[in-house]
Amino acid sequence: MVNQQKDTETKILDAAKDVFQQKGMTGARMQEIADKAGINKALLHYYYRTKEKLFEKVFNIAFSIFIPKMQEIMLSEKPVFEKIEFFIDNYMDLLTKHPYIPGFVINELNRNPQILVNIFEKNIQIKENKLFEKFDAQIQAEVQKGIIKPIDTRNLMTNVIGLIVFPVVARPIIQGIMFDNDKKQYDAFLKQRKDFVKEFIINSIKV
Amino acid sequence: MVNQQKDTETKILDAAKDVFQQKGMTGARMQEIADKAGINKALLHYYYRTKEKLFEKVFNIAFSIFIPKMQEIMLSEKPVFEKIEFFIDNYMDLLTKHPYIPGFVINELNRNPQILVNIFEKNIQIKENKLFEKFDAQIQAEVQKGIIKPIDTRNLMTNVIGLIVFPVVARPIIQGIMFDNDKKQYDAFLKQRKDFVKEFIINSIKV
DNA sequence: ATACAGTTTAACCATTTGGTCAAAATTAGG
DNA sequence: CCTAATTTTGACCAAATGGTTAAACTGTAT
Repeated sequence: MVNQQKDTETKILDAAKDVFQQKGMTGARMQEIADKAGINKALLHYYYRTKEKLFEKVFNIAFSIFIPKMQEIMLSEKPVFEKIEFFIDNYMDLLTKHPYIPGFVINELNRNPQILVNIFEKNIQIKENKLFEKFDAQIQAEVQKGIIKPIDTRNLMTNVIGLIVFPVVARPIIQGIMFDNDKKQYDAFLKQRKDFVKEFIINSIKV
Repeated sequence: MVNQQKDTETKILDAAKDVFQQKGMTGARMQEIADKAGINKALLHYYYRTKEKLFEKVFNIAFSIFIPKMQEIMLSEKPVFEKIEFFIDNYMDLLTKHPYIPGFVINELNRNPQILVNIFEKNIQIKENKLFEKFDAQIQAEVQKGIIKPIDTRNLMTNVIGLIVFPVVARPIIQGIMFDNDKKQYDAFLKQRKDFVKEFIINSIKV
């Protein structure tokens, strides 16, 4: 029955996503995934032959969630300031929905950087798009026009992404040290950071 | 022989540090640590009773490496701009020496946030010092004096630390996407970032 | 009804893994 | 030297873990 199949596969992926993202590849247990999906452990291996294959699927899905929007925004026709503001808005919202993905991706990539190569092979689009080159050209053009200060594009991108991602990835430590481990307070902190980060970046690069 | 003992303990801790920081608590294997230390696995349990205890030791040492300098700088008598520049210089240097620690700490803290509580209990100094309150007072005083723009201290601290730590933690992905996986180029990138980040932050908050 | 393909399960298996233990080796002290 | 304490090791163990298999179940088409 094709409907039941789809349903089982989805249940597995949902459960796998939870467990892998919380415990990582090495900490995840196939039994726990099966339990959380409400199925027999053998069924996991029926749909995804090995732990590695299941992990790969979960990782690719997680990784993909953050790519399309980035391409859309960076390749749009907006001026740089608008792009940055749009980027911050969209990604902070996305992070609210998927707060575990960045830590998960970063951690697994540190464990095995090779994963990235596989992703590039399967999704040439990312590299082939010349995403960086086009954005860089726009930045330098606006520098030339005197709209923004001279700046290295890679440094700017690292800053924008870092200021967005870091407080989510390092949440336990920042929340623990600066917010007395108050979850609600930290959620509010993340929310107000949207405008703060926008201003912080624009302030720094505007002429 | 008390000297041999010290030596064995050091060899164990060195090996454990390498393995734990690269593979994490769940990915590390006691056998691998023993091999790397050049000793029998049973000897690990002779010195540190369990994997958990050994991990705890390694984690605490790693965590401690980044604390003293932070306290020293933040509680010093310099004006804010100088503190920030000093902070960036010192921590980027520290990160060059210990590039794996932040990812390790962040990852393990995501796995088990409880670890922080234990650290606070054993090292009350960190919380008791009113480190944050004092720094906040200085910031707001300089805001009042018109030296820096009005700014929330927690946001500022998050930015400073994030801009320093993020490119190290997310190295595999940034290096892979923006630097064609060229290690040397990325090392150069990190080096030149020191001054870039300083300028970026000062630019943004100066009146 | 029957046969057939796809799905699900319980029971198993081999290996890995953290941990133990008793004996051997080494060291320190009288 | 000899003895007692400390350190180190090889052999071993029980539990956990990823993975397999054969049988049972389910829905469907003939």
